[in-house]
Amino acid sequence: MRILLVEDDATLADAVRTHVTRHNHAVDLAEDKESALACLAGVDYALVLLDLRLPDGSGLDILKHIRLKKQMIPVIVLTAHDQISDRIAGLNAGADDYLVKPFDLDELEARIHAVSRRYGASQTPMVELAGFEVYPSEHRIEGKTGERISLSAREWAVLECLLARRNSIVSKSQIEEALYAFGAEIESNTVEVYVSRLRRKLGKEIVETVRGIGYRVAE
Amino acid sequence: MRILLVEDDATLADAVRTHVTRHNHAVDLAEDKESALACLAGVDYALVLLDLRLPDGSGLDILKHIRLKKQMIPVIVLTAHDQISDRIAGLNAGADDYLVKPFDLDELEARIHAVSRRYGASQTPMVELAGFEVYPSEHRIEGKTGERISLSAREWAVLECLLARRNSIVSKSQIEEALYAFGAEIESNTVEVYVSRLRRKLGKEIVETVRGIGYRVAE
DNA sequence: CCTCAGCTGACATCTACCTGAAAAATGGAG
DNA sequence: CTCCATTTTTCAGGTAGATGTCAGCTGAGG
Repeated sequence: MRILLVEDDATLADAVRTHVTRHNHAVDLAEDKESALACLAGVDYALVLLDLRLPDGSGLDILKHIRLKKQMIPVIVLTAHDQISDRIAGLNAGADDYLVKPFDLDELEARIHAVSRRYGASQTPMVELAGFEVYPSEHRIEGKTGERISLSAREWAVLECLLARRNSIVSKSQIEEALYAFGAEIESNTVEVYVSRLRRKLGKEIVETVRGIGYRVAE
Repeated sequence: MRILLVEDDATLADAVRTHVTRHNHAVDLAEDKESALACLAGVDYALVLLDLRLPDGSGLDILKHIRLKKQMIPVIVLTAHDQISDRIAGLNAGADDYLVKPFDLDELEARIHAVSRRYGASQTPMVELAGFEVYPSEHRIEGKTGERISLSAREWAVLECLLARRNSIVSKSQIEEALYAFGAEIESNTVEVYVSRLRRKLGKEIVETVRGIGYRVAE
């Protein structure tokens, strides 16, 4: 399992690296935002350990970048004890978990385990959907004839949310929560708009409307 | 959503209970291992909040018991700040998340939401009704030949109300109360109308009229 | 035969939902 | 930084379906 560690404190980074390496993970170290983004672009990591306080700007940018690209990488945020706002910001921006420094290295390992297991369970190689082939892990969807269909980040998010609860109805508010993790109030018919766009791209029958309740993806 | 809270500290338990109740969850409180196991045996909980440090032995046993029974109940562990080893043990034993005391009650609510959503739609109990298959959790009803029948929100509400008190007679006023939560006076024969609509969609024999008393759903 | 609780078709709203387009925000290139 | 392309959000008009009401009908029970 390949892990990206984003941390500017050399001492801590070293300790984490050796400990995590001992548990059979490969660790790449990035000390600033730039090299972190470079690593993320080039390598397919299974998990990211992210210090939000970096010298060249908030590590929050990195987290946002990952979530914007809709990479399904679990992210664990590392924050100092007094930076509660960071913790909240991290969770809001889509972090999967956080650890408060100084943390116990065994706990770090346990969390890595828990978080990646959480992701692993939901990872499906390919899903068939109304004649389309959906590859969630690669953010790719193809039609019967093999043509690729490109979806924007939000469109993907909605589709994934619907697929996650196949054959049950997903309410608009559930979709909203999936789109805008905590905070970030939305006050328009955004969900409807994205359902509409999905239907335009993938066909009307892809999503069924259950009036007054929500939506359900096709069988 | 029914939650089991396992916590021996009365003050904390009370605070959690009132806060969580306010968010429309039903909360049962167990103060020791014994009563916790008794509750788990008798009731089908949607989530468990578990304090690992109980007077009569580690709450870890409870967690292990749940996982051993292969019950798919999400478990959130509550630990004191200095009990790091508990947290690790909890995560390893299959806890879905943990919170460090003292925790923010809003954060608790957020985590409850996140964890239970991760578990997604719980099991799907199917009810048979006069040749139809009714899936209440999915808002879905199918005929013998597998054809789907679509019901509007109100129609569902009436059907659910009748099914909830199967083999006893449900009065019109009971149905009204179920449809129009408090206030919202109704001035016409709405219930009759919806029974009529149900009959048209599902067949006359689906609901039996008990003149002067109310309705009874078919066997 | 009469009465009255219940049934049901019709209809006038009302509301949820759809969708095209404009406005705002975002990200990347030059 | 500025400009352009794309995505995201908002808005408004239109539509189909859901809802509540009523009036006339039906049939059970006296």
